[in-house]
Amino acid sequence: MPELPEAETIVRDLQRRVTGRRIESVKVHKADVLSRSTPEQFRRRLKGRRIESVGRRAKNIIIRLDADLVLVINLGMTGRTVSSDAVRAGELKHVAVRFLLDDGREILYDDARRFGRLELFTATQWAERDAHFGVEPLSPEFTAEQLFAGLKQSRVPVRNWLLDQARIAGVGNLYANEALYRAGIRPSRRSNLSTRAEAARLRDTIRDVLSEAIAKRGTTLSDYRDASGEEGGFQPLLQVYGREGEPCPRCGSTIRRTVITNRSAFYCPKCQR
DNA sequence: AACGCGCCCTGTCCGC
DNA sequence: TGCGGACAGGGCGCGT
Repeated sequence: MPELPEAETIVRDLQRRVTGRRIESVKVHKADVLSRSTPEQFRRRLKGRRIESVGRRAKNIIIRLDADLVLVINLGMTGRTVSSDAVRAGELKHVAVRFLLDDGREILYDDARRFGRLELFTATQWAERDAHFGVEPLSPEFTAEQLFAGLKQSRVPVRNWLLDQARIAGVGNLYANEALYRAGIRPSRRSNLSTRAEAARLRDTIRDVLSEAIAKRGTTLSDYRDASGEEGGFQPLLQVYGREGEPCPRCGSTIRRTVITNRSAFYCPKCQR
């Protein structure tokens, strides 16, 4: 995405901007972003609902409504969820869904590639789905020992392991690469070959890089915007992602790019073994 | 049953 | 200037 820090930034904006508002009506312009629902069903179930809270699970934005409804937004690669009062007219070129609020503003869902999905659940249905996601990396439940135990059980490249949302919720390719760089672990390394000390370092670097990215309001490579339409500020702090051919900040070696199961991985050949 | 792969779709950039 | 190919932060369904 939009990975965990970007979703979290949007959630914090939305909490402030739309909690307590009522959805007066919904317009669906691109039906293929709706998951398991026709535009008619989607509109009907949301009309008149009050926004009780906004939260995050993995890379998903969780909007809890009255009448036992939960609206879940996954931004895919290019999804944006913004408040209409924060964007200039014409700035959004691919608006897929608009939610008109009772104060006259709109929540706009815009998505150039339409990989994102909006899905409505009952609270019970969402609880079931929620249980399929792995541990939240910023929660106290995410421990070095648990990470080590998980890594031991798999032979996939550790970069791939980190991308599995059922193992760790919210880490995507960008932050996986950054965390592995900081931990000194090569992305291609088989997960089960990590030592206990490496797992402990990786646990810390995952938390550090996600926390720092949240503090900077996310990373904008091209499409990402927060709910106010602003770009993130973490991109100058990326140490390897997108920096093929540049010197390693630590040792000066040339950063390499390689492809692991159809996705780029960036690493320093000297600092990461 | 864990894992890799292809695919969904559009925009942008780069080399020729 | 145009064109083809590679590439992009994600996730699902399928086959092995």
